[in-house]
Amino acid sequence: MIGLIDGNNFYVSCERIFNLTLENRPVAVLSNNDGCVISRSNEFKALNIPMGTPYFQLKPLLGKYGLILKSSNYELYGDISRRMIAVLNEFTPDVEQYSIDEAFIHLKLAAGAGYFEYGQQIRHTILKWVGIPCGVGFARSKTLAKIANHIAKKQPCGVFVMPDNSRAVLDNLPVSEVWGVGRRLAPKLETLGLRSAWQLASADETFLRKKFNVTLAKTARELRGESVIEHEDPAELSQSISCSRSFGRPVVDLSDLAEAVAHYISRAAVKLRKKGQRASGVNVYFQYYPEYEPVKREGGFTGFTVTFERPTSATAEIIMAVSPKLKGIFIDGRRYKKAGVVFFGLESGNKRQMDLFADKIRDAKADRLAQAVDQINRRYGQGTLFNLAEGITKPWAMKRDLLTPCYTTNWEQILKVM
DNA sequence: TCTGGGGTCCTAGGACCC
DNA sequence: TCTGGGGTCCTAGGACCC
Repeated sequence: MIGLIDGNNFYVSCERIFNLTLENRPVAVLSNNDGCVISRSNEFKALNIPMGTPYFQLKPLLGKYGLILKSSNYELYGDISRRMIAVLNEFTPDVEQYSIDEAFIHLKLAAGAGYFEYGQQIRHTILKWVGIPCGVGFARSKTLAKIANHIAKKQPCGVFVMPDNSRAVLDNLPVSEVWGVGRRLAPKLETLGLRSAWQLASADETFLRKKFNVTLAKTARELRGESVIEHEDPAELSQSISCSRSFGRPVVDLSDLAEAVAHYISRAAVKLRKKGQRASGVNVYFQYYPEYEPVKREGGFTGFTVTFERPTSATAEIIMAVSPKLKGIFIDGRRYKKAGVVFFGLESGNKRQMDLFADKIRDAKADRLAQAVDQINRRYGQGTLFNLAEGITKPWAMKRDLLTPCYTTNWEQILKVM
C-alpha cells in the first residue's frame, strides 16, 4: 500500500505552533516579497479569498475581516517539515518526501492490521510531537493515494483508505482534480467526453498516448490501481539547482545587482554542496520592468551563461567567474525586478571528471573551507559567515514585513516564555 | 520537372507539481 | 504602482551526421 501524509494548510499550521492567538482566525501566509497568498487557514478559505490573491488587494479588507497575514519563513517551515519526516521514519523506513509538506510511505501491514487505524496513529503522533494536523490517505497507487488524502482532509477523522473497487469514488471526482491533470489538460479532456476521474481511468491507453502523451496514459493506469509512477530515490541527483528572487524594490545600480547575484550564487552553492554535487556552468538571468519615459519599452529578460573550466561548487570561485561578465550586460537606467542563477551540468563529487592540471591540494583546501563555513551557518544560523561580495546592508533584499522569528533554527530567535 | 532515408543530439517551450 | 520560487518530464523541431 502507498500512504500519502500531507500537512493541512501547512505554512499557516507552522505559524500556529508558536502563536496560539492565530487559532480560529483567518490567517494566511504570503509568498516571497509579500506578493500574494500561498497558504490559508480554514477560516480564511471560508471568506472565499482565493489562493494567489495579491497582498495589495487584501489591504483594504484587513480590518473588515480581521485578517492576519504573515511573510513566508521557509527556514522555519523547512525545519518543521524535517520533524514531520522524522516522525514518519519512526513508523516505517520507506518514506519518500515529495514536497515540503507531504510524503509518500510504502508499506505492507501484517494480515489483520488495519490501514485506517494505522493512519490514525500516524496522524495523532505528528499532531502531538510536531504540532501539525495532517491528512492521511492510503491506496494502491500514488495517484489514488492523492485522492484518498484529499477525501481524508474533508473528514473529521482525517484518514481515508481507498476501497479496492474505487469506482464509486472516481465517478464523483471531476477529472480536473486528478493529480497530473492541470488547467490546460482538463478542458481538453472534457471536450473529449472525459469528465470524471473514472472516465479517464477507463479511457483507451493508445488513444491517450496518441492524443496526449505517455504521462497521461500513466495517470490513467494509476487510477486503475496499477502503481506505475516510480519511487523517487533520494540519492538521485538533481538535474539543475537554482536560486532566484524578486527584489524588494527596483534595482538600478550595478553594484546592487552584483551583490544580489553573488548572494544567490552563494545560496545555490550551499544546495549544491549539500547534495555533494558540482556544476559545470551557471546561467545568470535578470527580469526588468517596462519603461514608459522617455519612450515606451517592454519589460523582459536578459542573461548570460558561464561555463567553468572544471565542475565546481566553491562559492568564491563561481562568484569570480561570473562577476566580470555582469558589466557587459548591465544597462544604465534599466530598472531590474528580479535576478536568478541556475547551475547546470551537475555531477556528483565522487564521480568527478579527472583533470590533468587540477591542483588537488588547493581543491581539497577549498572543499574543507566550504564544509567549515556550511557547518557554522547550519549551527549558528544562515548568514553567520558570508562572502563579502554578497554585500552587508542588502538594500535589494526581498520584502518580508510580516515575518515570524526562526524559532527552531536560530538561537537568537528562540521562543521566550515569560 | 525531377532532389532520400534514417538516425542522434540538443534546445525551447509547454505542461505539470507543490 | 504593487501578483513567488523551485523543480520535473515530455515533445516537436532544428542541426547535424552518414
